Amino acid sequence: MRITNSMTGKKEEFVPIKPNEVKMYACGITVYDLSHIGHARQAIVYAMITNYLRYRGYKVTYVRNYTDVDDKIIKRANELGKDAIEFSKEQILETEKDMAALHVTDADIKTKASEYILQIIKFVQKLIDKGYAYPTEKGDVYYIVRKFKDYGKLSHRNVDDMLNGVRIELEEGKKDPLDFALWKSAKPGEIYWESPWGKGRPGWHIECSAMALDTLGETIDIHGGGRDLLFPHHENEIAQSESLTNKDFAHYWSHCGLIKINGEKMSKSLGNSLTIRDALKMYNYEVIKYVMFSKHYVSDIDIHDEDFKLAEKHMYYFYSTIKAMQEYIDKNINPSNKEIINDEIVDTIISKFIDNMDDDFNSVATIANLHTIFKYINNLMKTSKKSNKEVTANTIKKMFADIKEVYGILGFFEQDPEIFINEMKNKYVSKLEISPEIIEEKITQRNEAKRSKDYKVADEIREELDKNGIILNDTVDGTIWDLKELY
RNA sequence: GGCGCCUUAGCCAAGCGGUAAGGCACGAGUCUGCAAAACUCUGAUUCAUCGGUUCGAUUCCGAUAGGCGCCUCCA
Repeated sequence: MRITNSMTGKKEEFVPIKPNEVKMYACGITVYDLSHIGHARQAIVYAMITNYLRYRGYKVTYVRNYTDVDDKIIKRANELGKDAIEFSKEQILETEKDMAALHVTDADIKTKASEYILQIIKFVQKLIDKGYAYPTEKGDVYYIVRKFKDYGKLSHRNVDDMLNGVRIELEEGKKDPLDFALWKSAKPGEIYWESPWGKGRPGWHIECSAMALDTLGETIDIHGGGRDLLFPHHENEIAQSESLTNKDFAHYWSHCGLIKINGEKMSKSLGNSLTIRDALKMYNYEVIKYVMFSKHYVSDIDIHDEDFKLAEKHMYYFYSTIKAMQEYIDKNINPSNKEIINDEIVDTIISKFIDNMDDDFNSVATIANLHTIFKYINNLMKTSKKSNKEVTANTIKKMFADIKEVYGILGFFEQDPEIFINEMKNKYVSKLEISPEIIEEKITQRNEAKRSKDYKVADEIREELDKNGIILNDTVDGTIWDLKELY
């Protein structure tokens, strides 16, 4: 199995510390507001990686944190006249709701910075004792970046270059502009904890180092997060952790690409940040996952409205096919007949999935194969003659079991096809000027016209519906209507 | 100023040393009263450009052009 390691910038063979065990830490969310789809992507990606590693037989311990003490949180809480911790508790609950609605695999251990204050204080104290940090008179504690020889090894920059062209205002008591805060003294009205350096709260970077150390130990296998955290957050985590333990903090640094919306970086000021909640109001959770997995997780992804639309069409196609498969199986299955078709596509659903996913979790290639598989199945159902329908039904049954087994890792096909299809139809039909009742009525009229061979009237009715966004499908079982938008 | 990334058909997007997956759009066809859906067929002598390494490069190295990110909080 191979995985991209940001430390080297290359795909590397994945070798866990202990055979068959994986310790993974992924930086979670600072909960000062509703979570957006960038957070969703990161959660979806590391959930997928967890699912896949487990499928491949690894015992995975997956840790995610919530940063619930932070400047932004304090600011928002003050604006709302709330206690900072109360506020972040509420926000965490909201985020958990969103993640549950997205059906992402939960982390095994979810930590909160506010519950790790003691460990953090101990960590900071040890760094001071080892000469890697110093407290100021004001009660802040800074990490001495220049003391850590390997500083910059993750983000590939050297300490002297960092000062170039950067204007960093020197905080009171800070000895070197490069130094970063491990502990911040409390300003009046801010939440605080007692510490050897006075009242204060932890800096952002130290939280993750302390929580990872406590939950997973000194060296972890995979450390993940959004690419925007690579510098300075992860660089600083490395410095803190490795200067404390003298061991590698993580063997593989994994960074998930960032999301842009319609060509623009998501940001509050542009007002284009799409919350998970809003996305879910518009699109089914599997549609959202499909969008995320249609591009490799390492790359940035620029999501346009059309991408959601397209993903929706694909999911609709998959679920429609699944529904057809189930009907076909119900009609033609014969339990005493075990014969199935053996060929490349039927036999390699699982092995191809594994080949693709072993290569740095290439979800895009697995989706390409999924299209090939579904096309094959549709073709099979269409072309199978009376004599081999049993064999076809057995084959489809086997294929569907394989599809469910592996594509479930990406979170696909968890829903009942009937329900999925109806939800999708209802969503679009409610946007139209025409109601299902009227549509049915028109269909009845058209069928009457068809019966009397009055094709002119029949075609007029169909065209009228077409203008209203409804397409008709004359099948052997009668006329079915569907939404133009979904094709 | 420093560091790093990207450039594959009209569009989206895999592949990353052995001769270009998949999807959308387009076009043709099977089916159909006509359609739709589904399916079939069709598209890059070529992977920004120019050099180099190699028996062989989209894949490795160098240069050039264009685009982007980070160096401040950020998934």
